[in-house]
Amino acid sequence: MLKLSLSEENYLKTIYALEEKGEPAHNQTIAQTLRNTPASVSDMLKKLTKKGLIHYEPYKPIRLTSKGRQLALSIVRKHRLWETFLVKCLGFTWEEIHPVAEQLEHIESELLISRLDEYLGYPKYDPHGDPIPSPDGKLQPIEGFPLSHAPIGVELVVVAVKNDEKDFLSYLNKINLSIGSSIVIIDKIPFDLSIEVDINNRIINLSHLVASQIIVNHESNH
Amino acid sequence: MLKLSLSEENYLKTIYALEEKGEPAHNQTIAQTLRNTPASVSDMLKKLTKKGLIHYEPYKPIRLTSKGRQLALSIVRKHRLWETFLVKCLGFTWEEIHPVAEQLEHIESELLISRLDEYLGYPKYDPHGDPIPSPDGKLQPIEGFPLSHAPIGVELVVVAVKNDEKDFLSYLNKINLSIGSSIVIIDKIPFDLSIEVDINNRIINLSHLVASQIIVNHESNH
DNA sequence: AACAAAATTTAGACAAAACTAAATTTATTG
DNA sequence: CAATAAATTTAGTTTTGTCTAAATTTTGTT
Ligand SMILES: [Mn+2]
Ligand SMILES: [Mn+2]
Ligand SMILES: [Mn+2]
Ligand SMILES: [Mn+2]
Repeated sequence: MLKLSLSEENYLKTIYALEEKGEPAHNQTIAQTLRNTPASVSDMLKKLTKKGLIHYEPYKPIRLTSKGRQLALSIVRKHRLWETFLVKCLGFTWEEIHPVAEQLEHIESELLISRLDEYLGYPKYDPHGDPIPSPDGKLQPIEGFPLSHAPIGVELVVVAVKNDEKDFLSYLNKINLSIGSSIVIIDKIPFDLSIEVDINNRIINLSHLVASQIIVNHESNH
Repeated sequence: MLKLSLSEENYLKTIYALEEKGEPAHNQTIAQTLRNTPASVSDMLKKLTKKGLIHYEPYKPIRLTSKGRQLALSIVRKHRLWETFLVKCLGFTWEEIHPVAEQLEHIESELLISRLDEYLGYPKYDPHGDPIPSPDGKLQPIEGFPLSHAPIGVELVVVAVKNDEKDFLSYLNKINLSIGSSIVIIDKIPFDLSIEVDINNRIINLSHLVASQIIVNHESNH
C-alpha cells in the first residue's frame, strides 16, 4: 500500500475533517488549518492529485477520492484509538490528548493498531465522543443533536463534543461536564441565545457558541 | 530544551549505541548503522558539533558531549519503555518490537513517558534485558557475563541478549530461550568453541557466536 | 620515508516541503 | 458589465537531509 509522508498524511486528514464537518475544502481553509500559506497548499494539492488521492480542479473545492478517504480514515482511526488509550490507560484528561495523538497517529504498524484496539476492548467512540473508524473504514455516526437545539425540561446525556481545543475542553471540565453527563435545559434566553442548564444539580448559563458544540441525546451511545 | 529533528535524534542514538558497545564511533560505522553515505554523516556531524552535542575533530572518533549523552539517553529511555509496553500490554514478541519502538521513541511528550513508566510499574529492564534509563539519565548496568564465558555445570539465568536482530531472536524463540530461562552448560567443544547446554531439560548445541550474545548470571536481575 | 590504500571531507546536485512576491483567475458589486 | 477585491497559482528561494564524484587527509606497507 502507498506510503505517505507526514505532510501528506496531515493534508489528507485535514481535507477529511473538513468533509466530515460539511465545509467545502478550499485552499484557504486547508492553509488555515495547517498554518501553511496558500502557495504551499497549492503545491501539495498537485502532488496529492498525481497520487490519485484527491479530485482537484483549480479554484474548485477539493474532494477526497475513495483511496484518499480510505487513507484518511486509517489515520483518523489511529488518532482516536490513541486518544482512547491515553485517557483509559494513562490517565490523561481529554484536553491533554490531542497534541500527543497528532504525533502517535503517524506511527506505521498494522499490528500495533489492531492490538491496541483489542487491548482497549474495541471502543466505538473516542474520549470526545467521536466515532472510531473500523479497520475497513466504516464508522458508526454519532446519534445526537447539538445542545443548542434541544428542548427545555428533558433529561439529556452528553454524547460528544465538536471541538478539540484545549480552552473549550478545560471550560467543560470546570463546569463538570463530560461525556455521559446528564443535562436538563431549564430556560432559553432569546436575547443572546444562551441557555440555562442543570448539570449535576448546579445551574449555569451556557453561551450559544458553547451549547452548539455539545452533542446530546436522550440516552447514551455507549 | 533544544529541539532535535528525527535525523539528529537517530544520529545521537547511533553514536550512543556505539559508545555503549565500546566501539569507537567512526564516520563509517555510523554510516553503516544508519545506511547513509559517509558524506552525509560528515555533514550531520558538523551540525551536531555546532549544536554542542558531540566532540568532533575530523578523522578522530566521535564522542558525545554530556548534553548529547543526556539527549541520547532520553531517546533510549523512550525506546525501551515502549518495547516493554508492546510486550507486556499488547502481547508482542521480542523480535517484533524493535521497528515499532524505532518510531515510537521519537514521540515528544514528557507526560506521556512518565505516565507510561508509571503504568508499566517503573520497569528497570526492557524485553531484551537492556536497562531502562531513569528520567535523569541514570541506568542500572546489567549484572552478568556472556554465556560463552560461563563455567560448566552451574545453573545460570538468562538476563539479557546483546542483539536485537529478528533472525537472532526468532532462533532463541525456537529453542525456547527467553529472559529468565535457566541454562546449564553441559560441555564445551574446543574445536569450534560451541557449547552444549540444557535449556528446559532439552540438550542443544549453541555456536560461539550465539553464546557470546546471551548474557547470563547466577540469579535473575528482575 | 615514500607511496598505495582506506577513510573522510568537500563540492555540487537533488528532492521535499515550506516560504515570499508577483501573476493570474474567479467572484463581487456598483 | 466593467472594475475592484479576493482567492489561487506560479515563479523563484530557502532549509534540511540526502546523494555522487572528486579532492584531501590519514594510515599502513614496503
Ligand atoms: Mn483529537
Ligand atoms: Mn478526539
Ligand atoms: Mn530495540
Ligand atoms: Mn531493547
